[in-house]
Amino acid sequence: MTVKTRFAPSPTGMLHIGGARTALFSWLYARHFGGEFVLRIEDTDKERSTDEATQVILDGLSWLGLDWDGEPIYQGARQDLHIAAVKKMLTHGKAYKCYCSAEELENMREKQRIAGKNTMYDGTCRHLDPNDTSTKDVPYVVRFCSPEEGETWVKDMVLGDVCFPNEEIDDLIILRSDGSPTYNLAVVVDDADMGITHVVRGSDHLNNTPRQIQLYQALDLDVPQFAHIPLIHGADGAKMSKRHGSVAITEYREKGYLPHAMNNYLARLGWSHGDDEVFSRQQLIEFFNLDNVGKGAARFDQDKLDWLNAHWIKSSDAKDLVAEVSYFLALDTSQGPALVDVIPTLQERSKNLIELADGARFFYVAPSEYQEKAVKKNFKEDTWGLLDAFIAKAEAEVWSGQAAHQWIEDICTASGVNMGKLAQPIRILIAGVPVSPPIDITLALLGKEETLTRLQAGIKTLKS
RNA sequence: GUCCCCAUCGUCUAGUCGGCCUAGGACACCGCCCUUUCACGGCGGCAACACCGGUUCGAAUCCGGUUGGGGAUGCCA
Repeated sequence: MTVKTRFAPSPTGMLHIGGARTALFSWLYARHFGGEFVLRIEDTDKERSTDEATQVILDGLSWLGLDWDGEPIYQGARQDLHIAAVKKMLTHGKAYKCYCSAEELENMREKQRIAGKNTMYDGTCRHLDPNDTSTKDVPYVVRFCSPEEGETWVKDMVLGDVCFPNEEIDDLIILRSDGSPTYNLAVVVDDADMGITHVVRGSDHLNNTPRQIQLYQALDLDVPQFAHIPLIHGADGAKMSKRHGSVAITEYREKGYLPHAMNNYLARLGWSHGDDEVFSRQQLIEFFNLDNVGKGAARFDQDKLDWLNAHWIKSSDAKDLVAEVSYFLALDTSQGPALVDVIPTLQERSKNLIELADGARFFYVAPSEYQEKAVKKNFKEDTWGLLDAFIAKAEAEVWSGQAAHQWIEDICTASGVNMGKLAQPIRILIAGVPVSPPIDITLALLGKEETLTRLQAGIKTLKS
């Protein structure tokens, strides 16, 4: 049997970290077995679904490289199928019309709460005579006839076997009074119809599962394998949801994260492969399985994500970073050194692409001001003489980064001071701040002309 | 309230049918080294089996209970 998984988000909120990880696990499972991974947008809640949220789902998954097979499927377009299933159950006596109003239901629940009982539908309409015409003009919903006795077992690939007493499960609504199908019915019909073999989803769906299993059985459909993966909690320990503490996954792209760093981080949140922390995309696909997914919820840890991002930035080919960096740089770089040459000097000192772009900026824009604190610390009485000596050397000799480094060393040695006494002032004058890649590399990239121009302009400014 | 799930360092986790665990790795944190800056890197340190019973020669690993956390309880998905 070929594995077929799906990711079925509802576009009622932004796709966040938790949803992205569910998608990743589902995708990895399918790819690991060479199966299929499909995307199904569950837009049956027309009130809350938005095109914007749908777009974030599509963009987010694309950004992460979680490619889905075929076109995305919109659940709303499959209503006929769902309604047909409801009709079938109705005619087979596996569902019934319920005329209870929202108020009646609320009163019923209130009483149950006070009595300390499980709040569930009491089955008032379950035994009504279907031929009774007195209810003809009253709006109704359709409820599923849930078994009243026995138990329903969920065989979960992550959690193991979980038992639900049937008496705890009430008759759920499968068709709303406006004639639209509800979630539990739609998922079952769609998963079965699409041939989904493994349903990988968040464990917040575990409680729905016994109901869905009953629905599969009532419709005489094959029950898929289930894998409920633990939720991701926010820093406060509570569920991270579209309504609580979540950040749209696309935000991470704007914050300078690499999609693969994101995948690597998300994969390790709940899943492990021995002591390994760093995985390439291929390794993820090769090693991933549901057996090594833990049962406990995990917390989102920004520091570790940052560390992985830094790691993958360091490990990237500079040419693969050019487009992204230039996006964050938002500058015309044609007059300065090639970005592809600048990037390698910054890779090991950037934990995200914004930092990298910020570090590259001075190569293209001369400083308009000099960090006060740095100037105060690095410019002393003898600094001017050292700088003059350096400029004189630069004007007289053949320029190269290596040569410049040598001049600095020679000048400092001759004056009996360490290299920082001259290298730091130069850095501040050309970059505006006391931080840059190694001085020889920086100067080589910046070039003789630009370096001397900035040095002289800076000296003039600081002396006045 | 009721049902369901979970429980190893601050965080992510290793621990696969009990002994090799005086509990390993990673992030973070703290030292030291490297170093012209910022970083990278290297070395070292701090730090956990929630609690109580039981089974066993032996339990982080099995069983029961307690506590704690989470999820669900919708004509949302």
